Amino acid sequence: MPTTTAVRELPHPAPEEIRLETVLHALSDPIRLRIATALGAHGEGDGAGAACSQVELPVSASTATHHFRVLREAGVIKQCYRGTAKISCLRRADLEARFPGLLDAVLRAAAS
Amino acid sequence: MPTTTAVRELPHPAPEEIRLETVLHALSDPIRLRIATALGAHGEGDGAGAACSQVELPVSASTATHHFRVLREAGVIKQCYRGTAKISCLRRADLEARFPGLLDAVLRAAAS
DNA sequence: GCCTTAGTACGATAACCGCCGTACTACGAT
DNA sequence: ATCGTAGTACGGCGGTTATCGTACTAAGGC
Repeated sequence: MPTTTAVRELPHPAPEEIRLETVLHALSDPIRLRIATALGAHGEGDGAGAACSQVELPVSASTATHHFRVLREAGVIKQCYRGTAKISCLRRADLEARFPGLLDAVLRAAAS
Repeated sequence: MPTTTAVRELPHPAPEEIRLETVLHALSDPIRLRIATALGAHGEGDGAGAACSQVELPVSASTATHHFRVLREAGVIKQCYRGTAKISCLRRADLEARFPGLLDAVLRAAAS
């Protein structure tokens, strides 16, 4: 039997499904906030974003996976596979449309 | 012995002690977000603010106390006693100085 | 085919959090 | 002084979360 060729698409919430509490909770963790700010430094274009392993984190790989997933499921980041790497980038436009000014304010605050 | 006339002053973090993660965490709970938006509707002047009991919440009194305390310790609200009531109000100015645009963005997002 | 690199799924553990009820204190009114 | 109202402190319960290690899958290079 075919080993069901694992899903290469990742589930993301639709823009209108993004909930404020969930976003705030996702960003309230130091590790995840760090991920968000790191991704903020990278571009958001189609080819932009950073691989999980590019972002240096003081936790194990499996914990990092967990945090990236929380951010993705909250609608903060978008993830897609590119070869063996998984590229992540902020969903700036979606968040700006839904919660104007929020992400910018958080990133600016985190930078200080 | 005098029953040590209970402390009527409540501990608040200094403006520079307010941490972003803590604020985000405080606001990431539906009940607390509701409190914040309710207080946002009231003024912030010296005599303004609302008593805990003014904000209708779908939880018990002791749980409400807990949520107010989380908000206060995060630096989101200021609380002071007035008679038997405890008045709460947002620390708009302090938050604006420390994290410009953040509180407004959250309150505006919560309103929608 | 085999190895390396990147990331994941799973299970376990320990901490945290939200919630409650009960018993209590503080203040003001009667 | 007694009572009612407003809020608190404490302890407990149950669910969620952050963390890890281990074992695994996927893609690409040799």
